[in-house]
Amino acid sequence: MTNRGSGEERGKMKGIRELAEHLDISIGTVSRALNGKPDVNEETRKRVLEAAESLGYVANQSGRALRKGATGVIGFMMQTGSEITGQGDTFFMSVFDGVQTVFARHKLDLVALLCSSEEDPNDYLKRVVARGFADGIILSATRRHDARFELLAKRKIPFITLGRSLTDVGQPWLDLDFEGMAEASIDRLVSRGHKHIAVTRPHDDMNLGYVFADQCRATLARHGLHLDERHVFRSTPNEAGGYQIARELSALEDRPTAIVLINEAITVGLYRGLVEAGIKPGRDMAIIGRQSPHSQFLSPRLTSFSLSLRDLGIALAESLLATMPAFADYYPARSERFLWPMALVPGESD
Amino acid sequence: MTNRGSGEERGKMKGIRELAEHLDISIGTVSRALNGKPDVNEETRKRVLEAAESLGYVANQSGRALRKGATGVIGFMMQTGSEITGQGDTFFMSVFDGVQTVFARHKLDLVALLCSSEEDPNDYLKRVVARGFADGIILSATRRHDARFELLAKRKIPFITLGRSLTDVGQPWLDLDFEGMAEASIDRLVSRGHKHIAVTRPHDDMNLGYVFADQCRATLARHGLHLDERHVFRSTPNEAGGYQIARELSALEDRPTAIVLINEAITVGLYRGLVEAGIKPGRDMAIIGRQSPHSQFLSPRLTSFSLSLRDLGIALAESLLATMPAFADYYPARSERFLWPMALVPGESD
DNA sequence: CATAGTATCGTAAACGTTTACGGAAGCCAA
DNA sequence: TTGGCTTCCGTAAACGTTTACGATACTATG
Repeated sequence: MTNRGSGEERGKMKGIRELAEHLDISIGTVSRALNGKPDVNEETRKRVLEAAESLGYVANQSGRALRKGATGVIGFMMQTGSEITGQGDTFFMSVFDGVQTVFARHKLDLVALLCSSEEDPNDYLKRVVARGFADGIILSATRRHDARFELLAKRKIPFITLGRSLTDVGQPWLDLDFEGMAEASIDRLVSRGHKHIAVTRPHDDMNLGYVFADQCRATLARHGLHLDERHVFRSTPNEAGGYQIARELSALEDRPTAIVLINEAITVGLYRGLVEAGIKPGRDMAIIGRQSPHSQFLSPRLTSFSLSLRDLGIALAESLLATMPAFADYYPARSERFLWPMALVPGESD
Repeated sequence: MTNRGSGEERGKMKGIRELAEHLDISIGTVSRALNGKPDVNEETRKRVLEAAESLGYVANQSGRALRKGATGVIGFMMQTGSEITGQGDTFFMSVFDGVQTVFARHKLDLVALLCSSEEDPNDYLKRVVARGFADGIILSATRRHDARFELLAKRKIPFITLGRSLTDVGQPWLDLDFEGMAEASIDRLVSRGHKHIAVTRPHDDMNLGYVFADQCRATLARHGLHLDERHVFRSTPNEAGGYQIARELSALEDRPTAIVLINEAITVGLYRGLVEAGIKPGRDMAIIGRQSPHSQFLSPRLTSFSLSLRDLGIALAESLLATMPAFADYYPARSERFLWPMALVPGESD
C-alpha cells in the first residue's frame, strides 16, 4: 500500500500479493489456487499456476508456518562420531535415505540434526525444540535413561526413536532385533563346536548392551554352556575400541574361541589387533559381526548380520506419521514397538 | 482480546502476549527485554527473563522469521552414499562438527541437508531453496559443472562450497590441496625408487580428478618420468571400486609398483583385491592414500594424507559468514578461495 | 522556571500467509 | 417469479513477532 503500482512488471516477486495484483485476482483466490483447494475455477487455477511459475513465485514458508502452526519439517537427530553410537555413520545415512523417501511423498522436508560429540544431546535437543523447528522428530542413539523423551513429551512434539530405552513415555520405537541376533549367532557358533564364546557390548548407558549380553547368556545356557563374565567386552565402539578388545583377548590365559560383535565400527580394529597378536581371524578365532560397507572386503570376509537400512527408515517414518494427527487419514494411529529382524550372511570369519 | 483474562495462570504459554499480560507490561517491552535491546530498564528485563523462564516461554520462530526476514538457519548440503563423494561419511560429519561450533557462537542453527543418492542434487536444492529454509548454505561434493551455483546466486543466497568447480559465480570456496598431495606423494614414491606409479581419480564430473591427475603427471615429468594413461584408474569411489581397481591392476602385464589413492573409501576394497591377486600391499605394491578412521588399523597401516576436518569446518563457516551482510562487523567481507593443506603421516603401506 | 536531554515504555504497523465467512452470479425446479 | 443450490471469488481477520515512532516522566542545565 505504500508504493502501490511502483513497477509490478520487472520487480522481483515479493509475495502472494504482487502475484495477485498481477493477475488482478484477490490474494485469497491465489492462495486457494496454489494450495489445490476445491472452490476455485480450474481455468483460474491454471492461470495462477502459470503466472507463479513464470514469475518465479515461491511461498514464504515463515508466513505459511506462522499461519498454519506447523513448519512442515521433520528432524532426524543423530550424533556425529561413532564413538557414541557404535554404528558407522553410513548406517544412519542409509536409514535417513529411507526416511526421506516417505516424507517426500507428504511434502515434508527432512533435515538431519547432527549433535556434535562434544555437546550434550539433551542441551542440543532443547535448543532445537525451543526453535520450534520441527513438527516431528526422530531420535537415534537412545540411552538407557534418556531425558530427551520427557522433553519432547512435555512439549507434545510427535517423535519416534530408533533404539529402545528404559525411559518410556508411550512413544513408538523401532530397534534392531539384538535378541534374535544373539540367539542366531550363539546357535551357529555352538553348532560349530565352540564352547567358549565372547561377546561385546557398548557403553553402559546404552540399553542394547544389556539385552544383547543377556540374550547371549540365555542362549548359551540353553545349550548347557556358560558365559564367562570376563568374556563380556566393553569398549569405546570404534576402531580403537576393537583394537583394545583384541589386546585384552590375547592376554587371556584361557582364550575364547569365538566372539560376537554387536556393532560394526570395532571390526577393523579388532582384526588388526588380533593379527598383531598372532591370532588369525577366522582360523584361530571365529568372529561374527554386523554388516557394513567394508565388512565383505575384509580378509577374511566378515560373517555378519545384515538388514535393509532403507526399509528400516521407511518403517520408522511411517510409524512417526502414524502418531501425527495431521496424517491420521493416511496412517491409522498406533503406537508401534518393533524389533527389526536381521539376517545372517555367511562369510569366512567364523 | 477475544478471551481476555480467561485463565492466565495455569494455561500453557501461548505467546509473547500472554507473557506480557502476566507481567502487566506491553509486548513491545517484553520483546525488547528478551532480545537484549538497550532501551529497557535492567530491573524490568530481569523480571521478564525470570517470568519467561518460569513459564517456559520460547519465542515462536515462524513469527520471528517472518518479521525479520531471516530464519537463522544455515544448511549444509551433503550427499548420502560414498559412491558419490568418494569421501567416507565420517569425513563430512567431522567437517560438520567444526562448522557447527562457529555458527553456535552466533546463535545460528546448522542443519544437514542430506540429498539421497537417488535424487538429483539440483532438484533437491531447488526444493530447499524454495522453502526459504536457510539464510546461508554450504555445498559439498561439487561437480565440474554445477548448476547449483547459479541457482543460489540467482536467489542471492549466501553460500560457500567445499570443493572447486568450473562454474564460478564469485562465491568463496575451500578445497583440499590435492595439488600439494599429488606433488608430495609422487616426490616420496620417486625418492623411494618407484618409476611406474599409478593414480586414481573419481567420477568424470568431479573436478578434483583432473587437478590431481594433472599434478601427478607434472610432478612425474619433473622427475623425468611418465604417467602411463593406462595407470590412471577411475572407478566408483567406494569399496567395490577399490576392489575393481585391484583386479584391473593385477591384470596388467607391466604392473606399476605404486599407487596413489585420491579418496579414502576405496582403500579397503583395494587391499582385499590385491591380497586375493597375491599382491601384498606395502611389499609388492606401495600405496599412499587418505586418512580415515580405520586407515591406521589396516594391515599394513596405510600411509596417508591427513588434515584436521574440524578446523576445515571452522574455516568454511567463517568464510561463509564473511559473505553475509548481517555479520559484516564480525567477519570483514572477503571472497576467499583456499586450498587446505594436508600432511603425510607415514604408515607401512609404501 | 523554562528548556533540553535522557531513560523507559506503550502503540501500532508491518512481515506473508491461510481460511472462515459471506456475497454475487448462474442454474434449475416449483 | 421465487426460492434454493452450486460455483466461484473477495474481504478481512488472524498467526506471533519485531521495531519505528511517539509519549511520558524524570534529570540536568541554563
